[in-house]
Parts: sequence; C-alpha cells; structure tokens
Amino acid sequence: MKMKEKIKQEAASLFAEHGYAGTSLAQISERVGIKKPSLYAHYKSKDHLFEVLAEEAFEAEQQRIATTEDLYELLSSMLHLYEQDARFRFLVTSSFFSPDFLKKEIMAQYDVLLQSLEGKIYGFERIPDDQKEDAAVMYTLIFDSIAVELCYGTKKRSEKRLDTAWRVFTHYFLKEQEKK
Amino acid sequence: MKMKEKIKQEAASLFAEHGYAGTSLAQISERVGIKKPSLYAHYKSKDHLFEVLAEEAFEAEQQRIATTEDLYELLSSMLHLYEQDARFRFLVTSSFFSPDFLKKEIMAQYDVLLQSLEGKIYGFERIPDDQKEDAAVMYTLIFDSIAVELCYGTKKRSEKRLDTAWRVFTHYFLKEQEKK
DNA sequence: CATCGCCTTCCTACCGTTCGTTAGGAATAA
DNA sequence: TTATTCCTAACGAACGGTAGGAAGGCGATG
Repeated sequence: MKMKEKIKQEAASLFAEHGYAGTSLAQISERVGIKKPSLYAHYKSKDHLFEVLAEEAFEAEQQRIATTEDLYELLSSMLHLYEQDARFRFLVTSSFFSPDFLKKEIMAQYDVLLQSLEGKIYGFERIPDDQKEDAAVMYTLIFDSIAVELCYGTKKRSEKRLDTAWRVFTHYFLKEQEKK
Repeated sequence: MKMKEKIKQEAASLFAEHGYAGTSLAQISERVGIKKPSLYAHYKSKDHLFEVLAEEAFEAEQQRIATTEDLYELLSSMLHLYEQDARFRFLVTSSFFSPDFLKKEIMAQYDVLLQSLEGKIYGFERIPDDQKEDAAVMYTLIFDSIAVELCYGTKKRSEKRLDTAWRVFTHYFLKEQEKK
C-alpha cells in the first residue's frame, strides 16, 4: 500500500520537473529505491502511471475548488501548495505541457477546472450581475497567471502578482465593503 | 542558406508542440525532407539547434517589444503571431517548459522580456506615477495569461481574455481619455 | 501447529527499438 | 582544389517493457 503511494509521489515530482518525455522509468525507480521492472508490479506502463497521476491531480484540485469558499484563499493557497505538494506541481506543469496521448483529455479537464472557478464567481453575491462575466474571465486569468509564475518565476514575484491582482480585482468588481 | 532556415522553422514548430525531449531529430529531418545525419551539416547537435532557436526567438520578441509602441497591440498581436509564427510558438512553449541544460538561461531571458514590458509601462505618461508599479505587474500578468491561454485554450477564449483584461486594465489605470 | 499453495513484490537478465551522434564517401558548386 | 551538403551505414547508450524466478506474507487445509 505504501510503495504505490511513494511511486506516485516521486513520479509526480519528476514529471512536474522534466515532463513526460523527459522523465524515464529508470529515474523514477531510482528515486523510489527499487529497480525499474519492479514498477510494473504496481503500474502496467509509463502511460498508465501518468494517467493515474493526472486523474488524481485533477480530482484533488476539483475538490479543492469545490470546498474552498474564500476566493482569495483559493488563489493564495496555490503558492505553498506548489512548494509542498508534488501532485499540485504535476497538475500545473502537465496542464501546460502534456504528452500527446493525453493532451486532449487534459485540456478538457483543465477546462472543467476553469469552469468551476467561473462558477464560483457567478455564485458570489457581492459582485454585481452585470459584471459577473468580466469578473469570471479576470479571475481565471489571474489563476492562470499565478500558475505560470509559479512554474518559472520566483515565489516573491508570485506573491506580488497575487497581491496586486487581488487588489485590482476587488477594487474593480466588489461592491460595498472591502475584502482583505 | 535556405535549408538552414527551413530546418529552424520545422524544428521550432516541433519543439513548440512536443517539447525538447519529445521531439527527435528523426522527426525534424523527416519534415524538412532530408535524412537525419544531414542535419549535422548545419547544426552540430540537438542542443545547439535548440539553443540557436531559443536565442533567435527571444531576440525577435525583444525586438517586437522594443518597436511596438501601442500597449494594446503588443498584446493583441500575440494572437495571430501564435498561429502564424512557429518561432513565437516556440518562444511561448519553451519558456513554459525548457530542457534542463537551458532552463536557467531561458528563465533569465524571459525575465528580461517581462522587464522590458514593465519598462514600457513606466514610460507611459497616461498612467499616474503612483499606479505605475501596479500597472506594470498587471500588464505582465495579462501578457502571461494570454500566452498560457494560447497554449492550451482556444483562440476565441484568448480573444475574450484579451478584450476583458484590456477593458479592466484601461479603466483601472488610464486617466482621462479612453483607449480602444 | 505445520505446511501447502497462492499472491504480491521485488530481483537479474535481457528484449527490440529508438535515441543522438559519427565515419566516410559521393555530388555539387565556387 | 576546397568547402559544403547530402547520403548510407553503423555506433553505443538509453528507452519502455518482458521473462522468469526468489523471497515473503497470508489464509486454508491436513
């Protein structure tokens, strides 16, 4: 039970850093501490392993979106999630660059994610109805740009981005009281 | 002279779509219409080819940023550039996912690009001085998010993003008259 | 309690294929 | 003549994956 989990973790980390094509089963097995063929006791192919990983990563993120009520927290939590959770790192990078055999599927899944985000905006009362469409676009835009910045920028810059973007977003779209 | 150019073009297109590790010299040579070893008459290694490509792509984009005065056009032109110019597509995707041996270099180059963009904001009189820092962050944020959307979204969505983002940006930051 | 078979997990050894790359030669052009 | 550009042939290394067996845990059966 434990080894399967460890393989997933190390694989997610490596896939996130080097991509699907850039990561070999030898690398994964070495990190895990077993020999390459032993991987096949747990996953029937490289594709399969990647597929399982992708499925779980999207499911986890979907869950995170569904259960987090605070719109700001949904963005700010990305910062430490990216540092700490290999699965989240995998999600972000593999969305930006996925192997051919899963590209369509992953794009579709990412679309679902963004739609969930937009749905949260539409269900938020403090945004005037006639601005909800714009707010939804801007929110997902900010979401993506933070994801990008996490990939190849510094954490400091990500924080600055989040701070500025959120200030602009709330000032532009939220009526009445302010939101930290 | 012409073959060198054709190799670059096909290579840029393939690298953009499948990444460095996901693209083989066999694929490139096949598209070009020559045999694999013939590539070595023009570029001394796969790394070298990728490096030349990256260098040129960043240089071209730097040039584009320097010579385009209109802030809106700088963003909107990304849409058709991504469709038509393999070099630009290469720039965007390889910035998001570059091979290890060039990762640091490419990140540094991308940073220079973003700084150039911020520089344009700082030199723009119609933005109040005390808002320039925020405007610069937001502008690069929009730039990145459009690049991302180009990679895995539809063109329609990219257009919508640009439209919405630009409306918010100008309304929030530009004083006096409006900008299309 | 012992032991049998079974399943899981790991191993060594190796498969065929593809990878980037090189050697060496023919053709072309300056 | 010399340099460039293409080719065929082939290299060693690394790839994803398979065969087949050893070791260990597990429950069922005697």
